Amino acid sequence: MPESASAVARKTGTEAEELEFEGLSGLLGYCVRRAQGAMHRDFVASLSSLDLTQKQAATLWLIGANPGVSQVTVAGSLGMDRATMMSLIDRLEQRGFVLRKRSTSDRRRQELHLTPAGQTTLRKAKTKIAEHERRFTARFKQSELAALLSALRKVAEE
Amino acid sequence: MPESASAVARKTGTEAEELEFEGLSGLLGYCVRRAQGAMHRDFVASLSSLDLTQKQAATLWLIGANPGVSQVTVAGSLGMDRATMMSLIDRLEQRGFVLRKRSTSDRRRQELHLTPAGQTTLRKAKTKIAEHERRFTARFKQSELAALLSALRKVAEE
DNA sequence: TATATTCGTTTGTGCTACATACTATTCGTG
DNA sequence: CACGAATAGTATGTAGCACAAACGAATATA
Repeated sequence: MPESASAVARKTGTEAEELEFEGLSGLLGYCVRRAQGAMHRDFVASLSSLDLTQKQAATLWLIGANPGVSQVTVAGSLGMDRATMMSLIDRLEQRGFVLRKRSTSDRRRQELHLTPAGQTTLRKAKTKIAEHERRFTARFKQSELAALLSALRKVAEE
Repeated sequence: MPESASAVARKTGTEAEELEFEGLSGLLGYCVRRAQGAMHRDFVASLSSLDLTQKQAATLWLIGANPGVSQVTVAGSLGMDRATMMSLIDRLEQRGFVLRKRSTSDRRRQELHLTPAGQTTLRKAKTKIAEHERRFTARFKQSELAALLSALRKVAEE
């Protein structure tokens, strides 16, 4: 239970309680979840001034790169379901970052576009995200990082 | 008909939309989040018969391996805060899996123990988790997996 | 044309995170 | 020893996210 257990124990003031993990810390799922938690916390802290979550930022990113994209396409590309994407877009629209425009060629669709405010926010976010990324990727050599990304993509295959 | 868990997966498969990612998919944080999402969905599906989340299972696991452990210690070891751990323990206690016992040596503490029902559930969960793990770890050679786990622990360092 | 599917939407439930504040208890230091 | 600081648990409130189920409108397909 070396790794993060001691770090957290230090954070709570109590020194390592010598917990028995019985293999839990050797599970891939456990390690992925811990890594995601660590990056998520740093992400939220990094973008606190912009008040964006990971998914909100990723959504702005994709809309910015694909103006007119539909909600389901963004949802599918990010591994989310459309109901969740709905409320996410609702919030981004409410904050004036995104516009919904009914498609003329397929009137079921909502075409998504960034407002100027959304573009500005996305640009600022990209800067913050780059710094956030650097804090973690700096821990690896380039070849290690490439292997890590490749492995994570293999895990994410569904 | 709306099939159970594969709704998201099918949507991803349906996507011949060729989205422009503009570097998003090259970000470590994005890959970690996607990997976590994929494993989380499979975990929930795998343990649907037991109705346990990742954190609930991990909590049962740690209590089972460390009878009498305190709430903050479990929370710290799993990277959660104590308020969240409270409601998590509340639920496990309500379902008859966990017992709180005031410590005699430090009366601030609640010592956590598994009930027989909790032990049974944990045993079943470990079997399901092993199968779930195998579905993902089977994608890697042993050396690749070791490198992946090592890298993820490095990411999780805080 | 009849049927199935897709997209957006709404509603509801549940888990998680985090902040804040409060009590009871224990610890550390003067 | 006393007192303030720290700790453990608790309660409350806000928020984001996941997922299920259902619906109407539009479109695709047989």
